[in-house]
Amino acid sequence: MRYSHKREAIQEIVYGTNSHPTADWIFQKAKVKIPNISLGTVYRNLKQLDDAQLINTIYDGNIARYDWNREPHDHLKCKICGDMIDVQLFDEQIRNTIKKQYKFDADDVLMTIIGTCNKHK
Amino acid sequence: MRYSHKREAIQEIVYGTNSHPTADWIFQKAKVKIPNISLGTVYRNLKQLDDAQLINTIYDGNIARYDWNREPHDHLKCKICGDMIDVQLFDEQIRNTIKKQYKFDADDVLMTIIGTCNKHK
DNA sequence: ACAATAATAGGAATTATTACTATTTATAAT
DNA sequence: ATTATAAATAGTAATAATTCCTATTATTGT
Repeated sequence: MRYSHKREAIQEIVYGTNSHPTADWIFQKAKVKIPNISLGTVYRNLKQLDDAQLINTIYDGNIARYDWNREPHDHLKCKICGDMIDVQLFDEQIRNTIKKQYKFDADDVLMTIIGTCNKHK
Repeated sequence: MRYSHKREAIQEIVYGTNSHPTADWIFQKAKVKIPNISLGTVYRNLKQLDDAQLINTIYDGNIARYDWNREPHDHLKCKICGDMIDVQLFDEQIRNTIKKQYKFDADDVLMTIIGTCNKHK
């Protein structure tokens, strides 16, 4: 993967937030620094960064979000404000036990808890 | 919710498979019995059936799938053939413990294990 | 500096889904 | 049974997220 100024900027944006941003959010941020960047470039580079295991893609309903956090972890999703909060629900050992429990060669465990966060009470 | 012949047919299709079908798959099946049914009708009725808690909507990457199984359960997702297989990973008690573990008013726990199913070895 | 080729902008195309509107249909009241 | 009502529908347009395409630009090995 050849160096690119724009890919570096996109990676910095993802690494600079805990908000699990969407492609469009990243595009808006990127435009501030690089006015002529295009949305296609954002999508292409996010895919490359994911392929290179530098970021994670997570699916929230039917839109993609991007996460710098490559450690195994889970998400709390607030159904009111839409925020996604990182949590560590299981340690690695329990995670591996889950993987071995079925005749299934498991790579990853994706868990999301849907509910209401403490901003709304 | 007023009776409708088409909604009944759509519900029967979802209840008749374990394949977690997409809206388009359901539409194709429905057309065999009701040739003039439209895709909008399929989507509208799937939404109504979900609202009435007669079916579940699950998100697989960025497409919606529909599931007759309303019991709490999890999914194994095969990254090769795309199949989704129902599994019961935690009993209700453990599920509730997870919900109480964080300051978060939790409604639902969504878990998917990504990997390779036993058709590919 | 130059050649090879990856990366890009800008826009078209695609896919999944929702919205709109005139018509049809289920059903409740007469 | 006939009629009035509002929900359901077909068909199509619109939208949103994402991918694809092509001529141009930028990075990097020589």
